[in-house]
Amino acid sequence: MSERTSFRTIRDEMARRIAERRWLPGTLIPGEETLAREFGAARATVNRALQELARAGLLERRRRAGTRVALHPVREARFVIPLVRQEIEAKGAVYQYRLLSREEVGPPEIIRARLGLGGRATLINVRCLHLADRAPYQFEDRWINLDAVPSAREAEFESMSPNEWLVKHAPFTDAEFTFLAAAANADEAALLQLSEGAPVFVGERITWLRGQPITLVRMVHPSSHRMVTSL
Amino acid sequence: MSERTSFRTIRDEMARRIAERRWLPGTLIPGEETLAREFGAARATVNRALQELARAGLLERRRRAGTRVALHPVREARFVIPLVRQEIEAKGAVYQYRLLSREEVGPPEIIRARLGLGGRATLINVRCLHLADRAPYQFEDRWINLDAVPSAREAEFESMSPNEWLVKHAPFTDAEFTFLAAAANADEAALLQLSEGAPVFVGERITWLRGQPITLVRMVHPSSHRMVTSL
DNA sequence: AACTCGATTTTGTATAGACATATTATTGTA
DNA sequence: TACAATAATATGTCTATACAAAATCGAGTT
Repeated sequence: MSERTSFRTIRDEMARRIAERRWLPGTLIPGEETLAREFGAARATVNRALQELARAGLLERRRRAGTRVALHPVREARFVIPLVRQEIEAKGAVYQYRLLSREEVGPPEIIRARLGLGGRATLINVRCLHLADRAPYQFEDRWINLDAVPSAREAEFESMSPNEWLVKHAPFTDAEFTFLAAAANADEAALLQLSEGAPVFVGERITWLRGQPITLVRMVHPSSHRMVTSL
Repeated sequence: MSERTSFRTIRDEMARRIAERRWLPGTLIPGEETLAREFGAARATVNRALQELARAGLLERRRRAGTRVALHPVREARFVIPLVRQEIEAKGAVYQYRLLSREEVGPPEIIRARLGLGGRATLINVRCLHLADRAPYQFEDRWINLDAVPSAREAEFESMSPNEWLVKHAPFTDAEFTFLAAAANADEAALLQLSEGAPVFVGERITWLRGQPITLVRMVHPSSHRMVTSL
């Protein structure tokens, strides 16, 4: 007897009812107790199935009010954010890394503001290039907060990218990702072998360790870059 | 006897241990039984905490082998994909919708291929504009598969955007999202009040209902658009 | 009509115990 | 030694039960 009532079975069956419009958007669906009886499972099992569907945005649940099918399935897409090197190697391409510059500087006002730092903070600015099969893949422009990661002062970033170095040495608790389209400036255009003003796909990330800003990075891709996800 | 041990407490404490490097990347952490004893909780509670951290990419778990701290925290970012109207209204801006064209056509080869359709399929192409505070916000270019959604033949899309109409009338089970940067073509530039070749942020989405393609949409934003998420 | 406050209902979560399943370690065998 | 069968073990999941917490409902009050 393999077929034990799994929360997956229940989840999928309920997802099917929503997809087939047997449960219409906005309507109240039966309570956990009722569903548990219907599926012949414990309430905890049904609860797990319902919670997964709620997390996926298909259902909206509120105590006392019950569970209803989401009117506007505000579904969320999940994107995997890997290391550049892994991303490139996963495509079967040869990864190369080139350090462009590394400076210890008082940061521009704009960077300080975005990181919420005081005037006396010192940062390291690292600019480098990631290549896939010898073609420019990503230009990385990074600021590292030395107050948060003093050991970065000793890192050369000659052969290991700041990306990987930070993963190894500076854990974070919070992060903010931004994606946008922009026009390549002269610098970026030259490095990515594009013409100035060409569209580029930019990802920005700020990471914190319990409130203290660690690093801000701007990752610039040629417009051929695509960020894809399913579900 | 107030503070009952919550899986959140346990999860956060374990996340802290990882962040503080008390549990180093790659190392094996204690088993559920041990942790349960340490935290004074049931194994199921610890299990839930561990599963959440694994789902977040901080831990890797395998039966019999145990749980270890992820070497490369391939974290995933979750982006909320709302309806344009909701997105605009959430900013406190006034939403407006303008239908540009609506044609029932044999689709271009490129669209047919992307949807995996045969030669005899008929699609509706809808082009429309979403405005925020009277400024162009998103240009939507959509293809709807009439074989999958025959009732779309009757929809006028004069006052309700295909976006909302489909949410109401055509459920889906699978979706694929793509984001990229591109240069505005003449058409897009005019509609979004940009100059030709200006960078635009493009989102594409294909949805299916159990294998059958429903719709393909290309959503074009001016480059001021940002897609942001935390965690 | 508006408002307060408690009763009620529904989901949320903890627990102990049991069994399932994947995977590794070990033992036995050719 | 190589390989197959088997045992051991950590995680995965289900159950039944209990209580917690949020939100609504409704009664009673102003």
